Amino acid sequence: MNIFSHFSQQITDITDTLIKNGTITLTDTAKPAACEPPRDSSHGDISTNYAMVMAKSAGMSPRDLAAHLVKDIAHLDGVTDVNIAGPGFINLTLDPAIWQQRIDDILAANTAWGVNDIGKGEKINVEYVSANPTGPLHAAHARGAIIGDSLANLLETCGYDVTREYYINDAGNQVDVLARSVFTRYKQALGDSSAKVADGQYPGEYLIDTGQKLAKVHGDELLNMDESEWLPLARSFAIDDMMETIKADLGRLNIHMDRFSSERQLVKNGAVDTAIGKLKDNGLIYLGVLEKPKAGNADDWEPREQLLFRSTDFGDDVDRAVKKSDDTWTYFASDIAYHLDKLERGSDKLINIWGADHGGYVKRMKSAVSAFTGQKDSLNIQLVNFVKLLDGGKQIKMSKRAGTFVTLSDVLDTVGKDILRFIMLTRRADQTMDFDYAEVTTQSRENPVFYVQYAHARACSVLRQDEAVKIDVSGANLSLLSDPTEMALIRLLASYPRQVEAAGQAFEPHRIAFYLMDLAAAFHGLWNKGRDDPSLRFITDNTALTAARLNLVNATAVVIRNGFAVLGVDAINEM
RNA sequence: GGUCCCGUAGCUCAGCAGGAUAGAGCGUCGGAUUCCUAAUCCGAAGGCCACAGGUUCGAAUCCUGUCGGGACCGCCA
Repeated sequence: MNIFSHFSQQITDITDTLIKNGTITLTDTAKPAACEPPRDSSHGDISTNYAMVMAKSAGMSPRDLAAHLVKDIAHLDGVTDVNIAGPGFINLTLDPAIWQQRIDDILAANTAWGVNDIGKGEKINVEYVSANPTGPLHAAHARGAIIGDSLANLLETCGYDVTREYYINDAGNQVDVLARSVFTRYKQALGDSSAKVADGQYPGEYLIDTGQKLAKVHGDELLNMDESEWLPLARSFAIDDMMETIKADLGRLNIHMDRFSSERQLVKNGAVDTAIGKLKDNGLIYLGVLEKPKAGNADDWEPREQLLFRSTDFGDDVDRAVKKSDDTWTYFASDIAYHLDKLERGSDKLINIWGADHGGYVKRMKSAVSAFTGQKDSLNIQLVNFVKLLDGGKQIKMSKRAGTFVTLSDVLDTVGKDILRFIMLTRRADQTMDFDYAEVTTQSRENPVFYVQYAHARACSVLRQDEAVKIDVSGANLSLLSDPTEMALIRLLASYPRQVEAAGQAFEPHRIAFYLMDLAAAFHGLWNKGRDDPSLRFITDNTALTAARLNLVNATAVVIRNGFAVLGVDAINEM
């Protein structure tokens, strides 16, 4: 049971009744009210703003209105006290048993504690990573990958039917460059020492391996072909090889996509023609001339009539080109087709995780999706800001040209999946972030991953004790958990479903990471109180009390594991 | 020139579908170790929530403008 939504429902019922019997008359639909934990625990267990929210349309002062509500709220099951405070807050104090019983709920639900159904089975497509198949994933990809994957986990927990998807940009010029670069390495592999990586080709050494594989599979037969023949061969070989590497790296991050969509496939299927045709049928495609961009680096700009999408109809700043001068589709055009494809495969909602450097594309993409769905918010784009890599406060310089970029695989070798995943979620997505190797691998309070892991390991350590293992904890008398520090921990545990719901609604998995840090702090706090005051230790010579406390410890471990699961982090039982 | 993001304690950041006295960690200062993991905990000090207006019972949160930092702005992907 989610205590907050439970009482929210009860109070809503009360207001409905008061409206029905004429005690309250609303002239207007009131804004949604909330039941929340009060900021100050001395105000009680639940604080609600029902009266303040309804006051205006009821034509009453908040406090007068509250007085009506309070009469009925006082009779609700589990409510021991209710009062009106400040400008019109209604504060409820609950029977401690209401909280204590949640421990049974948590243990019974186990991995399902926190699961809700706000998604109502709606189909939602989360597209993330989608790195170009021209090289291995590098460190900069990690954050978007992790945020996307954790968001997908979170939405599943919230009852959405989630598709995890990767869009492969395997059309266009860059994969031809990849093909030529691999061809050079292929010639080298066959002993042609005169073959040199040309200007503009990808110099990365990772392609040496791909060239050798190509030589192994095809021998020297590509050498006798025209470029028009060998290029497609080398291209698809290289793309497949890169995608294998990328999938392997994602696997190390515990990311498993449901689907990889190929841009080339879409173009080949004529999906782009179809999609643009649809827009054209709606009068949204026309021949026009764009103004010169004002960026300053467009010296070679020439006004030219071209095929444009009327994205300004949907809030974009200018209309956008869908065809290039060589008569092929622009990237945007195939992206339009791709998003239509996602919609046609049955997704009600689309989420894209993009790097902050793609911010300028948000409006046009949303415009295109709106053009298809007729709705404004079918596409949600989460921009993920940059990560600065440091080691002991010193920035690690990365340059693609110099070949000194840090691969995702390198980072995983250094810090491991769990640290990387958790740390990437300790900041809001739109904030830039420093990722310091030295800092994230220290085992101290400053390192949040360690701190939460330690709380879990400590809990496990208690449950492992001989005295603990011996005790039958089923049916323990939870009312014995009455110390304020214990109650504070229980309240946190009980509020986990509410946290998941809020995070899911906001599409913000980082909230779970912050919640876990709070939870760990509450647990460590209780633990240390037991150091000072032996009567508060989990294992005591009172069997009934110990049984109750062991359930509390176990529930804490369950919630940490569930939170970790959303973040894709494995809990550690012993450190 | 335009669009988007950011500006909260000395530092790093939460909080933002408006709610009561604005929170946490680090750092500083002062404490706790015969005890289930002290890799931890407790306490103190520290704030014109960038600035100025507006919206209302109420604004860090919403709106407008200003200043400061960042990203982006072509048929690249």
